[in-house]
Amino acid sequence: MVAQKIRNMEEFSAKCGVSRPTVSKYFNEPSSVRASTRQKIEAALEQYDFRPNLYAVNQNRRITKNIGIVVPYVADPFFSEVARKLERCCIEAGFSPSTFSSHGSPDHELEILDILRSMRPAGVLMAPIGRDSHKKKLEAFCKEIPTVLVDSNLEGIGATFIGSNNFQSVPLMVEYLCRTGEPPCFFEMPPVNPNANKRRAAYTQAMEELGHTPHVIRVEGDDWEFEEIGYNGGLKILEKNDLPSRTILCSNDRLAIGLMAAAYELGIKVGIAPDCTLRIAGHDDHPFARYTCPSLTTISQDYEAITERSVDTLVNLIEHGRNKRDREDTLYEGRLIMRSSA
Amino acid sequence: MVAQKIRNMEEFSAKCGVSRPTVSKYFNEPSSVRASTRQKIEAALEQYDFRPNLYAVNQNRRITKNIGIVVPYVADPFFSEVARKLERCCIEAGFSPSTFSSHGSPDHELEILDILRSMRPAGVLMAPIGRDSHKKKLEAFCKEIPTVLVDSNLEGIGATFIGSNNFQSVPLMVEYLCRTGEPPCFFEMPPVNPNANKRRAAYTQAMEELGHTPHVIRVEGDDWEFEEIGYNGGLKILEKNDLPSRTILCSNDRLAIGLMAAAYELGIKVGIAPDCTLRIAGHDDHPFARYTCPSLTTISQDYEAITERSVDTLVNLIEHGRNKRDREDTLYEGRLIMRSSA
DNA sequence: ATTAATTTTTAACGCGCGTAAAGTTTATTT
DNA sequence: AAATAAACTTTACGCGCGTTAAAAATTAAT
Repeated sequence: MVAQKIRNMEEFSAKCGVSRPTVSKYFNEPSSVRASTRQKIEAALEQYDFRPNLYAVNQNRRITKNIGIVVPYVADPFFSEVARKLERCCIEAGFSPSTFSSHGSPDHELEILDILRSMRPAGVLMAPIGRDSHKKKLEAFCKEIPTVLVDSNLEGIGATFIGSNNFQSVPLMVEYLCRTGEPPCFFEMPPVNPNANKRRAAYTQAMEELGHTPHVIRVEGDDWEFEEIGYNGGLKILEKNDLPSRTILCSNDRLAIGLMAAAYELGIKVGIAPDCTLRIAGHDDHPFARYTCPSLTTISQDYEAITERSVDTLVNLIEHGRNKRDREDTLYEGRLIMRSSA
Repeated sequence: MVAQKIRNMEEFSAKCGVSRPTVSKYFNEPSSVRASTRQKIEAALEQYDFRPNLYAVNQNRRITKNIGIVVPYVADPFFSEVARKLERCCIEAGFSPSTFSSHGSPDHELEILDILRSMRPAGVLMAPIGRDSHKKKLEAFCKEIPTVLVDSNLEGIGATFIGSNNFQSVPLMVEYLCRTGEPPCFFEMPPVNPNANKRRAAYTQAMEELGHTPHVIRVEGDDWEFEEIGYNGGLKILEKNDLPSRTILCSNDRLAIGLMAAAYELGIKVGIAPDCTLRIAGHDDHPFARYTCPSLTTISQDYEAITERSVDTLVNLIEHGRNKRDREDTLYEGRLIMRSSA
């Protein structure tokens, strides 16, 4: 690597012995230039490390190579994992991802849309907050920029939706819990997104099909501190001691983690061991679900498949345009992860 | 809001009844134009929502308003919290943060530096991976772009370092543990960054000053799956049952969470209750430490202070240039969080 | 060797905005 | 009211690159 700094593509192309437009073509798509000139350029690249000015490139390209990634709350390990995997897929597909977290606030979600607009991304992967999202503005955004919804579906918004099938995963869990003990009640908080609603509905349906009466317990809370909500709500319902069932299926793992903490504090032993008086199950296979005490029985979402498929779909959309007719949503099935809490 | 689309600042300035250079000045610093013209512009802004083209702006400004944020592993809730707070501070200070995660890989950390370079940021807030970071390249980067190191210090690299004082926090915990029971042994994994080394050293020193013999237990593992490392290592050492102490101070909370899971699985009761045979303490006050079973006694780092101070320092550096002489690192003190695990 | 097809070069324009210089208007001071 | 300062307008250039069209060079095919 030579010390001399290259200021711009003009200078660099001189070092290559190739004209600037050709070098420009190369950076757009290396395979679009003849092998011999590609070699010249790459040889120079070894010597002078030059990178085209990001801003100049993006200003002039019709569409950029940027992909926006929006998750509702990056401090939630589920979403930080999702974001991480999405990023990786984007890079592999030759795009530059930029990740944003709505921090659980619909207003912030809107602000992110504005930031995204100013980035003129080729496409957006969006896990919307859900419940409180400003639907109309979101819809307008999706019409402007190719957007794939991930994890949480908003009917009719975005080009497609890719997530998991709550109507498969929840019954799977309900059946398991019924087969191995008392039929579960359902522990939830005010739903933050459609998944929460679907899970409750799927629970109710599954219970009825098995000939049991569904019981839904809802506790208060309206932010993204799910553990806290599960804990405080858990303390209340466990202290009253009039649970409809000693098996509790939680709407998600974080809620379950809070509930388990409450049970522990009240001296209630959780698990499937003989001396336990409460079974708790979750949903999502949160990265820490393996390390709760007891380890959490839950449903594992197929992260890998969801994220890969999302990026694939978006890239297709970007490169071949949208097929208006087929907003065929993809739903992946969850796997039952049997551990020791239920 | 009027339907008509504004294409560029020229068009927009016409709508304002103000010249383009003045509008440009306004977007740079609203207070730099007369109140009356500011009103004109803002009135037009209400009607036509126009935003200057991001790429054109950044291409032409001497320095951008971007700040790069780099954390070693965003799926680690500690760092996702840190990233979140850093972002917020940057925005409040009028900058545009972009967050990157090294995903625990030094090579990826280097790639991020390249991406950052091409963004020409005004400054960078960096929590380096530590142990395996390519120090020389990092150093070169810091000389190019004003960089403040956060959380994990690399001697002599960056403009300043801001983090917590392990030599205050660890002794605080050691003293507490000694006062309330058996002196602790120290549970660690191969150190991923200087903090880990400092914590061990601080532990040893504190124990000796109190007249006790320090015992360090190191378990294997070299990635960022700390819970798994704590769990697997924990199973091994707990099964052998020749612990130097029934009180274990862990190098960090995630390790402690893994260790607690191992103890639970082996039927070892953890906590300060009379029937418990093992005490476990952590360090960092991980967002979930409150919800472990039992809840985790730990050291709380002053996130808020660290992040605010980091951004303040960087903004100062950006606006007033660097004072070469005073690389005066800032260390915040940790607070002892007494819960029920130790 | 001639022709056709492909690739590269040359030359030039435009993207949207920052910025600077010179001249003009507006506000402030005495 | 005149003098001065401050803010604004006009004009113009440049940033670094994408992109295009026409001309030139290279390669492949006949």
